Amino acid sequence: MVYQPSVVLIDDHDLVRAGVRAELGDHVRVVGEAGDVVEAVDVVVETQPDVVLLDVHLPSGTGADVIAGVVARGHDVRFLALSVSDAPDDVIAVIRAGARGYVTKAIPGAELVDAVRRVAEGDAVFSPRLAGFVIDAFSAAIPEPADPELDLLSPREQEVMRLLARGYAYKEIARRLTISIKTVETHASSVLRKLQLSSRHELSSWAARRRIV
Amino acid sequence: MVYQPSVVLIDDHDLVRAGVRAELGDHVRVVGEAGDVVEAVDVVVETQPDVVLLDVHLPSGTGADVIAGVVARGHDVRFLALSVSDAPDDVIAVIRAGARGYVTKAIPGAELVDAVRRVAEGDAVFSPRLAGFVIDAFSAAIPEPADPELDLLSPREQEVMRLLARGYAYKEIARRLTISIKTVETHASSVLRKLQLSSRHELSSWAARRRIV
DNA sequence: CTGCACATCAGGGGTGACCCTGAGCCAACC
DNA sequence: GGTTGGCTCAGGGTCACCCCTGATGTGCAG
Repeated sequence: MVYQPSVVLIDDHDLVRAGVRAELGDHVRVVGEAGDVVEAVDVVVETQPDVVLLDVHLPSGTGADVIAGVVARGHDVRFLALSVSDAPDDVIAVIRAGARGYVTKAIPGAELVDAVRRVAEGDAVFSPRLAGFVIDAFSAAIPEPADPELDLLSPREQEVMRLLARGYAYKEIARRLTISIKTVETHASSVLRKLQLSSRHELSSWAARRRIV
Repeated sequence: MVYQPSVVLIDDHDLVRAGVRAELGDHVRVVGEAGDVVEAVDVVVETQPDVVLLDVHLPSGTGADVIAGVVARGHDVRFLALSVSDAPDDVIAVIRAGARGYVTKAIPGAELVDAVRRVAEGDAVFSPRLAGFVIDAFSAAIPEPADPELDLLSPREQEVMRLLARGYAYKEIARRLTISIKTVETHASSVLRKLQLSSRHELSSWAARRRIV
């Protein structure tokens, strides 16, 4: 208990805030509270806490709105979402907005203290029921560097390549670029030859891996 | 200290294992140790610990190999990667393999205990330097619900559908399933009709959006 | 027993994808 | 002025894709 992170509580129910205060005990310093979006942004900006414990659903908006408001005021604060909901949509919204973690209100008091301290230190914390979800999403995201092979293609070939990768038929590509089908075929052949691919299907996955489409 | 999770340590350096043991103190029960991949898989399978503290780089392979080995033996154990590296590639590989968290060896002892306990409870835990990275990847990932339309397809049709979505030619699908091309055509037609799609390209993007491939 | 769904295969036909050769036009460069 | 490279188009060919009809055998539920 040498270190007490400062915390602001955002929740529209006084009883919930009181409960959280009680659970947190003297392990953290509660330096502010708020019950709606506008009030919350003000309190957070004024007090600059180490962590904001943030309810996802507020009467005047969402937790994501609060984060957006604080960011818009030019401040960088760590948010830990605290909600009864474990719906993916809620999680996504508030994490996208910038929250560093998400725990449900079913969390035991001691773990909530841990979670707050970890977020204060920069960790990402997720409730067990969400951990698998987060990991799945993480696994699905793929990092990909630059693409020097794209320079092999002439500008027109790159246009055709993008449309090919999206699955457009030659006829449709010809219509969009107002050229003849035969010209599209020529470009398509060049693209496949230069990229050393053998079909538009390979091109599709090639482009998908490179996030070109 | 009422609850002591059982832990197996995997690291090729005896000194590191000794250091981790000392840091963990009596907060956990260390029920096994290993220094290479084969040994590690055996120890984990035998001892069935709550958490495996897993070095990412081993002389005979990687941490991901250990996880793959344990999974291949039909066991489900929670892994927490513990490494000097914070390189994205290392993180991705071991998380993809199934680790529930990743912390660097710079972590203080008390936090390592916390991390182990959280992972034992099902949480996902990440070091501060990786938290931002994880959240970025999470934000980039797209949420997608269930797929009731898949029940429209018979088992065989679903097999064909998956191969079609990956871009395999009819001939290749026939070879893999050891059936005739004509049968593949029949299934493919049924799939497209039932899913109300008109080409394998639409099927590809349909399947990609649903994370089926 | 009788449908019914499923899986398997065949023939035939229309369209798309891909390749090759060949060709004209234009701008840039040596 | 000749050469080079990009963009445009054409003819002709092979193979893949997709649809239709029709057929056989199996297993399962009414």
